[in-house]
Amino acid sequence: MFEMQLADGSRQMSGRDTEPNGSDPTRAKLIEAAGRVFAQHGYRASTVREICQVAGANIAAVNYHFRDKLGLYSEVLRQSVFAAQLDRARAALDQNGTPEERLRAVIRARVQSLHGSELPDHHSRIVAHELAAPTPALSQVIDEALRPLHNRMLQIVGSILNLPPEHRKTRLCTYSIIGQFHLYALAQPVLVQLWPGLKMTSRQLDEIADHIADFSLAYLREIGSRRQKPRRRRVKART
Amino acid sequence: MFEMQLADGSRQMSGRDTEPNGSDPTRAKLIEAAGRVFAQHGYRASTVREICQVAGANIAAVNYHFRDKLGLYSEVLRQSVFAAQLDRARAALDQNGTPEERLRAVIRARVQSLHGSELPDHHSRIVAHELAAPTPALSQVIDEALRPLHNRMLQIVGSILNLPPEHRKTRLCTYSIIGQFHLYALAQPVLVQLWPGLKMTSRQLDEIADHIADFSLAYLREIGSRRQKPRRRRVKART
DNA sequence: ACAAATGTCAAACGGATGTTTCAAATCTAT
DNA sequence: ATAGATTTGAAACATCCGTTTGACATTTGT
Repeated sequence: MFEMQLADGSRQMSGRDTEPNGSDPTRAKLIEAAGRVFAQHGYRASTVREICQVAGANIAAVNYHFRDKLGLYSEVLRQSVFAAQLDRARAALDQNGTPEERLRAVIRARVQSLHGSELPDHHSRIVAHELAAPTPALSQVIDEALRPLHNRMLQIVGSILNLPPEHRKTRLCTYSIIGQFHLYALAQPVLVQLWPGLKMTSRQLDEIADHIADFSLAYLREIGSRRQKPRRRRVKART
Repeated sequence: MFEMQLADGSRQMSGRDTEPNGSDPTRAKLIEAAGRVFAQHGYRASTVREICQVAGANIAAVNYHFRDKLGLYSEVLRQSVFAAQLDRARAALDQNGTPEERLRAVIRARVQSLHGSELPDHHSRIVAHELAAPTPALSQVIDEALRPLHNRMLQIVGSILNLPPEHRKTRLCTYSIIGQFHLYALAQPVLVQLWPGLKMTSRQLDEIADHIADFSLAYLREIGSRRQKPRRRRVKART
């Protein structure tokens, strides 16, 4: 039952864990197993018995290391959302370059995170379950992990549009961009069945990312350049 | 684990009694209530007790009219997907007018289906659950309900792009459009928390639909007009 | 070395779940 | 109206759920 050693070479990221947690094998194994099970069935449909069986741990381990099932799920959700995809996106947003270059970089980072490098796409599937049936943990994750990234993206899109980040148009455009690459993460099985030629290879993902950037920049540039000439135009920035 | 047999082994009322009676057949009430409950919690997390309570029926009614919980779910999924907003989208696609007008109409139909002020949005939420945890029933629904609509949309987008419907660019653009309004259907709670000013009123949904159309048409027109000048059409349509 | 703290284990608890049972109620046709 | 089929009802069934318990094993501090 122990053939399931940690596949990823890296240690568990000890985030802001207040407990002395140098090496806690069963705790880490529980998180890893729970990530797989929760991604497959969602929170409610997943059972702690299956998680513990996958992790090779006792049933009481969940209630010992975490408070209860929801505590384990919160930890998994936090680690999933904070994981690779967002780090890359954050790096892309912080790099130097024109706003257009940075936007293109963050789109590529998010698209490549679908199948790019690491662990199976636990993150996307867990998020998909959260969107379908939100749990109390979602709200906190949004504020802690998603909102900072989202604000940076609003800033970049606003700078291309020549509009403040809080402007309605800026927000709508940002959602238009996010919606495009999130479709590939959330509706992947449907897209593949509708378009069997859609293999999620790294090369095709690059093509997709470039398309999304071109598709979006067509409108952003149009509005941005139109607003650059001091034509009479109202800046009604209702948030 | 999820053997979904669509064979209807449930009992049926005798032949000619199935006409719209207008009364309260418990079977219809069960489907209506189940649509609401399944949309809220998903298949696994929904309980037949809650469904029957909402429907005002006895617990045994589910196993009598449908074979079991899964039989009820299959019926709900089928009716839910084939119903409501897809009819509108289909009507919008079939209407007369320029391709751009028809594209704008279908976008508005899909966006307005989110909340409007009418029937609850069973369809999107059930689909969201299906995307998070696909069942064998999803595949059939894609082919029967989604693909015809999708093909019509490919045709319209292709005609604006001046490209064949099967072209890669046409498919990518269509997915870009679909992704935009599907984000509002799938990620609604996240969007609202990130942008508290986003109330899904009918007026705001119109604004969103117009934005998505403008956002998309900027690129479609650019490519379409660019391809119209050089008359050579290279039809490299790798599907 | 030893006692306290920490982690693991099998078993069981109360409750919720889908499903079944079978009697009573309702409808249908003669 | 009566016999038969159809539909409903309350209760119980077996199983699974998350969680708790208390004994046992292991690590840690002194």
